[in-house]
Amino acid sequence: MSTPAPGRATIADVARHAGVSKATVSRYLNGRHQLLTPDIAERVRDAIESLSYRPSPMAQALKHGRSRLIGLAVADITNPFSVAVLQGAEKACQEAGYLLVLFNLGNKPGRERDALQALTDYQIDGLILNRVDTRVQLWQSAVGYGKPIVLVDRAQEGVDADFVSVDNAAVVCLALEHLRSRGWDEVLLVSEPCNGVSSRSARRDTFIAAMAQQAGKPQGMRGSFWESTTDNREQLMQRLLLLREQARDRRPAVLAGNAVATLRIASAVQALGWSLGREIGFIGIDETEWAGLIGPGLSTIAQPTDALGRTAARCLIERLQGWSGAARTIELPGTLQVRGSS
Amino acid sequence: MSTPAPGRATIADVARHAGVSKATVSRYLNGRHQLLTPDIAERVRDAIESLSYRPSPMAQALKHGRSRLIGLAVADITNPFSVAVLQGAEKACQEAGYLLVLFNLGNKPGRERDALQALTDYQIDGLILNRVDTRVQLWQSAVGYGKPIVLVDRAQEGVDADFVSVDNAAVVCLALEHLRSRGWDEVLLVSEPCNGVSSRSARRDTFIAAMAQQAGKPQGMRGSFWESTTDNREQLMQRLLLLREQARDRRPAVLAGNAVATLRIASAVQALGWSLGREIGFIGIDETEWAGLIGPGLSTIAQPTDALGRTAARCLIERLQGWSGAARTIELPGTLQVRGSS
DNA sequence: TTGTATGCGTTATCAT
DNA sequence: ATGATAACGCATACAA
Repeated sequence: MSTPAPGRATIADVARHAGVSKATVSRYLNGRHQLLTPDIAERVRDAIESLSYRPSPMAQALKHGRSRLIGLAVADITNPFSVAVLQGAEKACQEAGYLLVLFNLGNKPGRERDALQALTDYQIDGLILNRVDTRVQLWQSAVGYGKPIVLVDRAQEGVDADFVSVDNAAVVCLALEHLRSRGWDEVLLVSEPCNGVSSRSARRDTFIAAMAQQAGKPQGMRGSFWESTTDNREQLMQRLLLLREQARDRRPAVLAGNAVATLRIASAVQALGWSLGREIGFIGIDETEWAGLIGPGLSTIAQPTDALGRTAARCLIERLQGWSGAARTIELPGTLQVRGSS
Repeated sequence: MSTPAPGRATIADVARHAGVSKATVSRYLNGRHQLLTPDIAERVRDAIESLSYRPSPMAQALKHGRSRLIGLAVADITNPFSVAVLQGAEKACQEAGYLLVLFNLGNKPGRERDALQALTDYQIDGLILNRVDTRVQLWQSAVGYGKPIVLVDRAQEGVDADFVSVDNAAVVCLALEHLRSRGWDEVLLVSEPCNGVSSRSARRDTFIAAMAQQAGKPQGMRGSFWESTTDNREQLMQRLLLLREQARDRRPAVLAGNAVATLRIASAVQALGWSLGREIGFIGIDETEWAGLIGPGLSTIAQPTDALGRTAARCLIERLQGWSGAARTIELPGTLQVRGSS
């Protein structure tokens, strides 16, 4: 029970091998090459080389509290958006020499506390957090212990943390302008339940505001909002039928709030025997690899997922490296991808 | 630079608070409750409670070499299959009190060595590994240092490690039997390049063997094989045209080796203006959330992804808990999902 | 049954 | 410029 990593050289081995003290080796490793006699430096370098020594992050962590581990807590790993962000974050971490510890919250608010707890136990340096429900209080251990946190996609009021997200207002406007330009003027926004998820409510709110503004205009669009859940597929179909009836001389279209909603809508439309872009127009937030293959192709607004992940990681790493400015809000633009459905 | 986690209680704090020694607290924590005087035990419990003390996994790791961290190195996080497996693994780890450290190899064999290196540096207890290329030698540091490894989806000859995967032979047979039963008798297997990926070659080999066997029969099927890459989309279309011509009085179908191939095939078929299940039959390995929404619905064979991840994690955890039997090979069955395309 | 002392691999604070 | 030594938080061999 004594040799944690059998065969692994320690700093003491290197010191002995080079005929110097541990302190010297440590200094060499910490970039103070210049302050060492060239002769000694060389001997240390050789010893490190020939023993293929690598410092133990664990021991370092114990010593000065920095583990070079970054935590990523994601609301639901099932969601392609989460994975896309994860991808970008992992890349940035890797580049900066950090390891990524993953925690899936499975959409259960209760798990959030456990996750943060576990992460602080491990002396994780900082956190990229995709909150499950921004209404419940952010568990204070992490931020309380002074670990930096950056929020992704879902903002949290009253928390002093960086926030990176797509520009939801712009995304919704982009979608609506596109629909209008193509003559779709009766639009239904289908979203997953807002339930304190800030990105969803942001999209809903700007949608409603935009529609209110349209109400004044001569050829203005008309809009309505609908929350879709796992088990109200039937009602969604009803809602679509209704939308088409109410449209009268208007052209009905649906705007999906995210990829999950897109899936549900596509499924309902299929069940109705309709074709997207024909009986009903469509555009969805979130680009996917399969968007082009459904029906006539699904128009989408792509989130810059990779950039979101990278940016989040970079923000965090900046702070870990000592930068301490005020909390930033970074909003990246989405990109319109026009296909047959609109 | 002294307080790693300001405000966090240490075992010494608990000891002081309870008026006992650190050793006693440590014993209490390590399940030796019974050997303690009830009185003392209670005082320790109270102290832990009121200080909300939690042991530091880092310090423990440094002491006895076990970090309660499990590494997951995945060939390509972009692949939905990887993510699905990841999901299962994360769940199992979470349940067993392990944290998951993620490493994306991005399909670059070179990164594999870096990943294993990083993981051993961190004294990660064990590894779930989805190799990029099983032809190149498995970097020995991890296995050499006695860390257990379990291989997922991609086997490695000559390595003493557990291996968990879907039963590829059975999956291919299942697909072929289904196609035959529906009268599709000229089938093309479209796969990503095998390139030393054992699961792909396994599928190809059993396909070829099955076809060879069919060659003898009266109403036997006929088969061919094609490797699809990112940039031979044109050729794929040619190949499909050719397939249909050659079929003559036969009914042509294509079998996708995985979800990536499915995407490429669907795209090519769309570009040809064909409809799956009409001009050409289709079944694909890997179930996806969008399979039902493309054309008439894509028939698939679902891999038990969640079980694969969980099983892999469980195997690893078993070994971490001391079990040391011979290396196991666990093959789970796939499930046929029939839709319109076949 | 409990306490004391030592070491895990580092880094930092003293001396030298 | 370099070396001895004391922590970091925990677990254990040994002593009591």
